[in-house]
Amino acid sequence: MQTIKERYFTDERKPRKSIIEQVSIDCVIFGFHDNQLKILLLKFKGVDAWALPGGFVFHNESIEEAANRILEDRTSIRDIYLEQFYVFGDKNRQFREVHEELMLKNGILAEANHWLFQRFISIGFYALVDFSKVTPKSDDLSEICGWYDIEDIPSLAFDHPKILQKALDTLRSSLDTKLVGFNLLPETFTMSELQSLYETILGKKLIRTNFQRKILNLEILERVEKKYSGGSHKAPYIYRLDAAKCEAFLKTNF
Amino acid sequence: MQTIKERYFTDERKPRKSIIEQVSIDCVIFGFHDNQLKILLLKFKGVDAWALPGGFVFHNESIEEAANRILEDRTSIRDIYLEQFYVFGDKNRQFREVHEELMLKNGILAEANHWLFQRFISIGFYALVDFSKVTPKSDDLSEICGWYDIEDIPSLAFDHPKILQKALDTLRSSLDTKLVGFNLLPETFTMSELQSLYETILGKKLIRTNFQRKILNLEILERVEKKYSGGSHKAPYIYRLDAAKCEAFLKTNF
DNA sequence: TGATTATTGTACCAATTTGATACAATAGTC
DNA sequence: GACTATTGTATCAAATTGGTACAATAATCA
Repeated sequence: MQTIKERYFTDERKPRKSIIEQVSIDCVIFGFHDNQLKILLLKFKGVDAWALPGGFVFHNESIEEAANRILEDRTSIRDIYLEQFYVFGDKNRQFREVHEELMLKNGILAEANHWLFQRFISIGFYALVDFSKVTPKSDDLSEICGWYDIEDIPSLAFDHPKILQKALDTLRSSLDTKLVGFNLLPETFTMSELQSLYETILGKKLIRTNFQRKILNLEILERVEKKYSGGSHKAPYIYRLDAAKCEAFLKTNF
Repeated sequence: MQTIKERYFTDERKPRKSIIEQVSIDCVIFGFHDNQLKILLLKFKGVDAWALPGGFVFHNESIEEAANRILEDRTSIRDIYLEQFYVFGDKNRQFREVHEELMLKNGILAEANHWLFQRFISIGFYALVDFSKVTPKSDDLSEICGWYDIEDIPSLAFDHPKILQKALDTLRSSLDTKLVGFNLLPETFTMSELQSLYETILGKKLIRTNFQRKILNLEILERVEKKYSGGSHKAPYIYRLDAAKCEAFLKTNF
């Protein structure tokens, strides 16, 4: 198989025929661990810059297929539902310097008009994954592919800070309407884990008892068993999303 | 100035250097008149097909600038706020037959691999305008540029029915959160005009008294005077959006 | 001129939802 | 067995929403 490096940096004036020019896709992948919201970032080889997993669209694939393929190419994460959230189309959206440095560090001397130096329109996709279910792997362009705490993000290249911010805004506003938060948790979870997730995403404290009432009233959860934490207090119930009820809920409410 | 026909149909295998390949923009423009929600459509010359005003992005403009320029090029409507709502990126999103017929009727014999026959990714933008404030004019490709009742749309070319539907969904869901409905009305309006607008967009009846209470409680309206309709009943008040209050509302609530 | 009619503005009550507090029931520790 | 921290649920007040009632017009018409 062709490496990412071969695919993107090959010193041609045009991208490979199979790629749509001047359109890119960037993926914001959210995870949740240790009561912290995380995002998945790649660190470029030899350069002190991190970036969202991104890539380009082939002629023979939809943008949704492209987003999935790109995510797998670059992080080896596959089969997750990605949703588009915004298009970043500033006229000066080009990143010659970063790409030049990056190619140099990868042993490639770019022509002055390499196709990667063009202005790009980037379609942002985001996804929420169960942190414990995926094991991201870096590709041949990157030396790290890992989770970073949303409160403590390393310096991002390109306009990726802006893309991340917009993804966060989208996540916040679709938390209630799309039951999107549950995707960040393991299959089973306690109510306080769920609450802590909501609090982290919304960036504010919620009143425990009211949160519990609200969630239980949605009637989408199934109570499984008790969880003995070892702590000196009452054991919480463990819950699981009831797929059928959940589907019914989404159907009737939206 | 270059006509749209020259710009798009000129028989070259590549689009003019100034255009980004395989990316288009389509605009869904909503208006409100006679208690009906309308959208702005173009009818192609000599072909029984209507379409949303659309076009392509120049290298030296942002997609927002492009959307505005395209709208003005094709309908002569200018200076309105367009917002992106979705990207249509199916892999088979290409429309050879329609384009061929269209070009034929415009006296152009297209090469087999004309650039317009490629697969396109289209970015959807939408806007709401005060029906009375704009006078759409058709361009050189179209013989009609006019308003069509949302309940009675002529046969749309391409995948424009899908784009329209998605725009409608977006409009519905952002009606309350963004006070977006007021853009469809003249500067001053009565409460029943506003209610009828909401009812049309949401596709359901609302209870008059509760609607009135809800809107007045937003505290974004200013009561101007009375409107004597000539009808044999109490005259309604005329309202106007209070820009300052409105801004304050949006700031504190979202 | 006064009854009639349609529509509008507002008050009001009941039902529901939300905010906030209280408290009983644990599962441990000491 | 007292003590502690946490969880599940009940409860009450406050705010919001659904729905009805009614008074106040601005005409028309007898």
